[in-house]
Amino acid sequence: MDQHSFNPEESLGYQLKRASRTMGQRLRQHFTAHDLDMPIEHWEILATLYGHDGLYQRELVCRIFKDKGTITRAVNLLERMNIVVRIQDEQDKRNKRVYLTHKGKAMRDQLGPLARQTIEDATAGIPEKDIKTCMEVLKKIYHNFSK
Amino acid sequence: MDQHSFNPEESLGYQLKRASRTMGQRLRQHFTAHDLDMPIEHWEILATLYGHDGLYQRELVCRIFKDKGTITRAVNLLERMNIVVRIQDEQDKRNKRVYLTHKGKAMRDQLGPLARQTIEDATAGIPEKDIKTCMEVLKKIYHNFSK
DNA sequence: CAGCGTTAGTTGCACGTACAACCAATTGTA
DNA sequence: TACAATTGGTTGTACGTGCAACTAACGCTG
Repeated sequence: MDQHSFNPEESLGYQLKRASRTMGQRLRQHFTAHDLDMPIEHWEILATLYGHDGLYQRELVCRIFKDKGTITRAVNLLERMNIVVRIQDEQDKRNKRVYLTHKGKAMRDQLGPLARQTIEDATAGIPEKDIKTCMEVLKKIYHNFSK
Repeated sequence: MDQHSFNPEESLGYQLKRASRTMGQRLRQHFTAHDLDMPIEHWEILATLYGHDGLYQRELVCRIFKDKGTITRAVNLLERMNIVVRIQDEQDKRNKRVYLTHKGKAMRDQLGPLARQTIEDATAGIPEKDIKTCMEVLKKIYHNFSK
């Protein structure tokens, strides 16, 4: 690709961002359509905790790839809504674990299916094999950058 | 995938967002490493204009998939920095075209190679064929949602 | 133990973001 | 022509975001 034929809309970066953004928008729509006040930013944290409840806050930071200040504030909000609780570690008082409350766990039955539905909508009509390849490439891209 | 085996970090949405985010972060690093004060948000607009100079502002909105208010503010900043100019349409005074200035065009020689380099870094060691498949899937995902 | 560096988390700040309300110009329709 | 509906763009607001400065707790080394 030379200097002059550069077409940003055919670039990997553009495609990536576009797909990611529209998928997030659609998930948000699904939530609000079901009267769930659940911004994507909160969902990212909840989904991570559904996989591993009781993570240290710093682990949330590396899994979600946002600034630690951003995570602090998001957890503040979720805590205020009684969806998660922070528990300070006894051995090392710098650490704080984040746990789902009963309410937080219960929300999984509502949120999970909508998330799965969104992924199904996204991948409709795309061969399973291609999805797999795509996911592998996405992982590889991430790993290429994290070294 | 049933309710209990749900692993968010293996989900398409997670992979997408992670790859997109880390790629943006790396591009930003490349810019700052070359003493370029160019946030990704501005680069998105510039890159779009490098493909099609003189787009209507509303066309920038649909190509970049952000809110029109967000685009208004971003173009304000670029205009203040003498990188683009807004020109009102004579026939239909609601429309405004956005043009690159001489300075804006000149920046392409610096920014373009860094963007290409970032994509090369991202795709290092990945077979060309798989990249192609991935791009096709990303496009399809977008189109699945835009209907 | 004292002091230095490191780490987890919080906070201040500037700016990006979506959403909604708004304004001005245009179009459609009676 | 008059008036409603639509469209492109701007602005207000609330909140997300990265960065940097900060605090508290821990570990290391003298």
